[in-house]
Amino acid sequence: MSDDLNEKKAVIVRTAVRLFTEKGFHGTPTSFIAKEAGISNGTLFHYFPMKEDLINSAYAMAKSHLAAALKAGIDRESTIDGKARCLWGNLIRWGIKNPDEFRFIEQFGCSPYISKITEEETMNDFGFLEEIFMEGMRKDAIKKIPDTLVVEWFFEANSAIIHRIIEGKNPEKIDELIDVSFELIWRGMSK
Amino acid sequence: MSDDLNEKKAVIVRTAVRLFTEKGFHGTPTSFIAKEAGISNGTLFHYFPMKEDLINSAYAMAKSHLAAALKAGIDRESTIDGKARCLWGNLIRWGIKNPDEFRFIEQFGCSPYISKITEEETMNDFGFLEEIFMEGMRKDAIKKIPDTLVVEWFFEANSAIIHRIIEGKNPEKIDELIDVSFELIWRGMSK
Amino acid sequence: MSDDLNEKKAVIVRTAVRLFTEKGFHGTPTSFIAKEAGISNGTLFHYFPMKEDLINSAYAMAKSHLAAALKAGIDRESTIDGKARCLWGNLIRWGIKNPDEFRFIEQFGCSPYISKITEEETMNDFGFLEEIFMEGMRKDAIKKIPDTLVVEWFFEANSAIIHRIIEGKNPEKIDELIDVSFELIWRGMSK
Amino acid sequence: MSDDLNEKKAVIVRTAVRLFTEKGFHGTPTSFIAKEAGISNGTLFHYFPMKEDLINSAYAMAKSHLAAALKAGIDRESTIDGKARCLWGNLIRWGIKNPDEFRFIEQFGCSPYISKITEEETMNDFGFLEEIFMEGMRKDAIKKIPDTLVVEWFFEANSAIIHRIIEGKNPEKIDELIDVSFELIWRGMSK
DNA sequence: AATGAATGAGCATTCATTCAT
DNA sequence: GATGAATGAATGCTCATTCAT
Repeated sequence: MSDDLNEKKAVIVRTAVRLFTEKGFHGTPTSFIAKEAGISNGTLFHYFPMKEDLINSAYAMAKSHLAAALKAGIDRESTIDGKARCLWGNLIRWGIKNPDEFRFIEQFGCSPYISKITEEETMNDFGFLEEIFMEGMRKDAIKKIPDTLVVEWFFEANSAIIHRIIEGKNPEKIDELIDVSFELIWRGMSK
Repeated sequence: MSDDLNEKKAVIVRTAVRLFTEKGFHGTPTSFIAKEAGISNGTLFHYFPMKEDLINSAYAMAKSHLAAALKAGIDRESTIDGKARCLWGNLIRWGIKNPDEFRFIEQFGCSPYISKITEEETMNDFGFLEEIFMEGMRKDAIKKIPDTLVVEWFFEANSAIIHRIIEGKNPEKIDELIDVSFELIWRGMSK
Repeated sequence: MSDDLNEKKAVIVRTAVRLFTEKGFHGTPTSFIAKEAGISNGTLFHYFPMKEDLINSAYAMAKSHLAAALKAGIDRESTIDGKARCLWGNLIRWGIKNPDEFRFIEQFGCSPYISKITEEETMNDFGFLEEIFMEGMRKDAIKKIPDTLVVEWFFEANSAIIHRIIEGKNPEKIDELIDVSFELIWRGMSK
Repeated sequence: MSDDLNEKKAVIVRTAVRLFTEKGFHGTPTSFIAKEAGISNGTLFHYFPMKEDLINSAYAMAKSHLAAALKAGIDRESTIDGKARCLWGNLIRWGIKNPDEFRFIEQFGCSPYISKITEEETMNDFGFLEEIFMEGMRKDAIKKIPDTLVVEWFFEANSAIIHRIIEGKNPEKIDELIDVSFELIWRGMSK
């Protein structure tokens, strides 16, 4: 029962992610989300009393999916270089498989509709990233770059690659592109 | 007279850039744009018969400002390395000075409200960029990277820096940050 | 429940008939129709998504009321003369009792807002009229007059009478006026 | 100069007649009338300070044209029968030649936008009609029909014919239709 | 819990009218 | 006189939200 409930909420949120990404927050009526999710207008407000609740839930969901994908297969014993390469590939492959969530995070990461609380909660999932890069700096494997810049740099560059693939510019040769681009970013960052 | 007219249109567009960036397209009522621009609601529609016309004009304006800023001080005789360094700095400094236009381009570059025509028209201004990087590849100064990826890569990385500064993370030390980051990107890209 | 729903739609349509007749289609704001019908503006659009839907529904309703009124008491066995006299009286009495619907049909019968579909659907109800007059011609009781002209002639003349009474020129003596006018039209048409 | 002025006003009024007829009063923006008349928006308001002035002028013009057309060729010495036949033909031919003005009068004859004053002024032109029919009744050539009904009856029947022709149902055979229809109406009315 | 009718504030857009040039 | 930019009230329509069933 609780599962059904959660599943119903999940369907709504998934639908919202897709539609917000396609048409924007104000461009997507709640009635349309309800219709696409196969429920009634009233039911949507039963689960999410305000439209903003929806976008916050959507954001939290997408971010936690992203965090889980990033962590996959990271070997604690591996070198910094190995970890970074793994992250780089994880991120690109996740973005390609989940373009709606990827774009959603990009678009709404700075949105005023995402509450501070949601923002902070989701941040917790990403602490491990900073640790990895800090460790790299300590071990002199990565250049000393002002505190959080490393992470942002890594992610923005990564996004450039995902965009290309999502927009269909290099649909084949994905693995090759992952490797080539990793060399690009890594040669710049590493010592 | 013609100047007054153009100036009035310009005021409206500038206001729209700011508000669209802050609140989004659907989140910004035309009535609010008019009020902020100091004109009546009817006048706005006198100049821009549809709300979409406004966003297209805004996009065209921002892009042409950007193009002009990029070109400034590029020395034809300079090396690729010199040109790239100049572009890098131009871009960051322009973004910092014009955060509204910078964010506007980021947000609405992929927007369905920007018409194909506007998109194409604005693209013409940026041809010189590809030429610079192509020349770099021909002269073996830059790695051979799939066609347009170089430009996107360069820009996305640049954006990461602008974001930091706009969001106030490294407000001082801007020139230092420009240099440091250029090394990061360029060591990766150059041979 | 279904009755309530239909009743609500009916109230709206009746109100629209009256107001469109008084002030015209463009002269009647939907907000005013809603207020007069005792509902909110939004509710009106819940039932009639476009203003044009309202006028089409109104037209269909008025026409079907008219058709029903016309048929009342027509005796299949009666002579042409008897049938025509009955129609003549039915029409005038209906027009007097339902001046809003009568005027509405007159004003909007040729309106561009009435869709072809509505026009065709309502026409089906009036087939029996042509049959009556055609039968009259076959039986040599009515002059041979170019096809549909008979019906139009009969109706336009009838309207002249209704107008007089509605506008208060001969409020008493209605039955007398019906008889007198029938002689006028019938002596011209019949052989 | 005065002629130019009158001609300019006349152009505006003629344009208004056409557009009001096609799209209705509220359906025709003054700006559109101005454009079609080849003048600026402001100029229209110079000549007709309010939109209602335009419709009143248009009504007065159309009615005076109609009155003039009706009178043409009426022989004072002719019999009632001859005069009626002449009127009947004059009216139909005028309606066919000036469908815009004809429809305009039909549509706006009962409009609330036509002021009492305009209505009364135009009425003066039509006094001769009543005289003709009254004379007919006195001479026992026409049935005694309640006062003004005769005129209305005559006109409404006439309109039925004009409509048919304007709408293209009997485009040829116009003279024949005039004769046939006159017999229809006259046999009913005359003694 | 689920539905969908009802609400009314809000928005893009239109248009009669004014007025500076 | 002529122009057309400027105005702002008004209008068709949308949509988040409520609530009776």
